[in-house]
Amino acid sequence: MSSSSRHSGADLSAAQDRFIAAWGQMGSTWGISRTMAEVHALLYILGQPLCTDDVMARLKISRGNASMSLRALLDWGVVARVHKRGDRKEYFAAEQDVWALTQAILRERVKREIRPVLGALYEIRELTGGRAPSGESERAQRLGEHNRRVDDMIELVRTLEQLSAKLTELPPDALRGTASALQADNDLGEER
Amino acid sequence: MSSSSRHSGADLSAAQDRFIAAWGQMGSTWGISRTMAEVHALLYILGQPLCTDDVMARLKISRGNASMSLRALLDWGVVARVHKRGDRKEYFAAEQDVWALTQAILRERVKREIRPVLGALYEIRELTGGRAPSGESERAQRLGEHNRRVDDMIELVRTLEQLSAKLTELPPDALRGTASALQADNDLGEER
DNA sequence: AAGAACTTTCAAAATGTTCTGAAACCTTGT
DNA sequence: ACAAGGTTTCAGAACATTTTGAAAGTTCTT
Repeated sequence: MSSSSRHSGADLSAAQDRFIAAWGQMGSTWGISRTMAEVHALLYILGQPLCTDDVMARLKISRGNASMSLRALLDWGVVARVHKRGDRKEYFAAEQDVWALTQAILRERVKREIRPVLGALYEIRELTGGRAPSGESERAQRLGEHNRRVDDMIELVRTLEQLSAKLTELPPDALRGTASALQADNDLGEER
Repeated sequence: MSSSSRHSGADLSAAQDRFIAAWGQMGSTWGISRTMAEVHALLYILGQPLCTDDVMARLKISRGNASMSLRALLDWGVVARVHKRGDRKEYFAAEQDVWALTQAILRERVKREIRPVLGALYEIRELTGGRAPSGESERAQRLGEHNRRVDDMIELVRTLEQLSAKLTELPPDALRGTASALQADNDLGEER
């Protein structure tokens, strides 16, 4: 019995649907709307460009929703426009390299979430002065501790930002290398 | 003019409020409810244990909400119960080490989000067979590509999980070290 | 420049999430 | 065992997000 004969044509389609559902679920626990994640999953798992109508039909969503989701995915840089000769429709294709994908997502999340928070933290820090308080009064004491806490948080967020910057600047291949190293390292650890 | 004299008592309180608001904002872009993030921010920035009524009063939220949020924070392991002698109330204190905090959050998110997705991906992978298809037909071809995509995604998610495991197992001090190294490295890069 | 093909926008409706407040439930001291 | 003090639960209200579908906008072709 050949390996492929064990699977009917329905299997592929079913697997695609499950993949889309799983990815949609995942997305919704991350600030990405379920539909947007599903559209991305669809484009990724099919591996071929689709037009708005294809997406609408397969996911059973409205034209407006499909349009919005595709546009957002373009903004995130995880989906690209594709033009087909002799066809006026626009087609959309998902990034197929999962590491490049991860970098794009990371980059976007840093830009949207880390940066603004860091800005707010700096402003907050300035409210209570740039230097350690001089006095030894209880109030000076408390002010000092407060500033220490804000500074700690700033350091943390800055570090996360820098870590992300490092990761997003690396070529995707480098990340793949890191991944295997991590993998090997971990396997070793478990055998001990 | 001394440094501390430039700041009235109102400054500290205002800075605390702004910190709480910023943290709440941040939390809501991450699947954590705004109130839960605010309660955490309050306990962190005050640096002293508070009881349910204190939290209700300062954040102007209902008893039910305060109770739910505190319980969730306990589940996440970022807030601890504190008992005061001669007082029957329970008090709650936030983890003050921001690295330990980060580890707790990472651990919990992996448990809640990465694990289930990985499980789903394995199931999906099994729908289309454990081995590469033998034939060269178009269908076999497509099945092969589909499996490659699912496998890529599995590898990615596994790597993320392992990376997180590494980070959460390290003592917080080690992370602090990594952070400074990253910092120095980056500063160097910018001066070049 | 008119028409056809396609895309984007937007206000209203559907859906989903969070919050409240009162009642039920524990737990401890007398 | 009761009462006082404290915590949790939960159904409904308030709030926020997402989706729809139709209208307006854009761009290409003839």
